[in-house]
Amino acid sequence: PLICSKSLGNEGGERGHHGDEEEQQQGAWAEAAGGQPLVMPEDGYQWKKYGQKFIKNIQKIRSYFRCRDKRCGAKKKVEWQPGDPNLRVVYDGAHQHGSPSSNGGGQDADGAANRYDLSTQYFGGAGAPTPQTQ
DNA sequence: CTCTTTTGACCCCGC
DNA sequence: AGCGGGGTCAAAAGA
Repeated sequence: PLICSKSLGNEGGERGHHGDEEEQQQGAWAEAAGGQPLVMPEDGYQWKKYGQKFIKNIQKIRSYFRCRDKRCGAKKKVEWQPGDPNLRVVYDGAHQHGSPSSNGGGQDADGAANRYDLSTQYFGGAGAPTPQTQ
């Protein structure tokens, strides 16, 4: 039962090859969600995906996002189970330029960005997969 | 041309 | 100190 030694064995190497091309990222997400209309939890900030890995320890896909601003030490981790519409978002660090609103980039209003804290919040309903839209 | 996203490899941290 | 797993970075393609 040797599963991994490097790169866990599957990583993101699993490409979508079921014949249909996805136009946007959401399509790929639906693939991992089992066809569920997963949406990216827009928190008001812009994030840049810098990595994705399947955590075999918990059997979940984890995506790593970072703030687009270099002066921003804030990081975001999103993990979801293959076949589950709900995902968990973990915020790490804090923004140094503030403006979590969909303003257009954020000028200067630090402090408000720290509202995310370092807690793990569930989207879609933690332990209660009962979205009003479905 | 620049920015963003995707995948594999490598490095670092924790045990 | 070594191994395992997680996390990060880098290169290429697409928009």
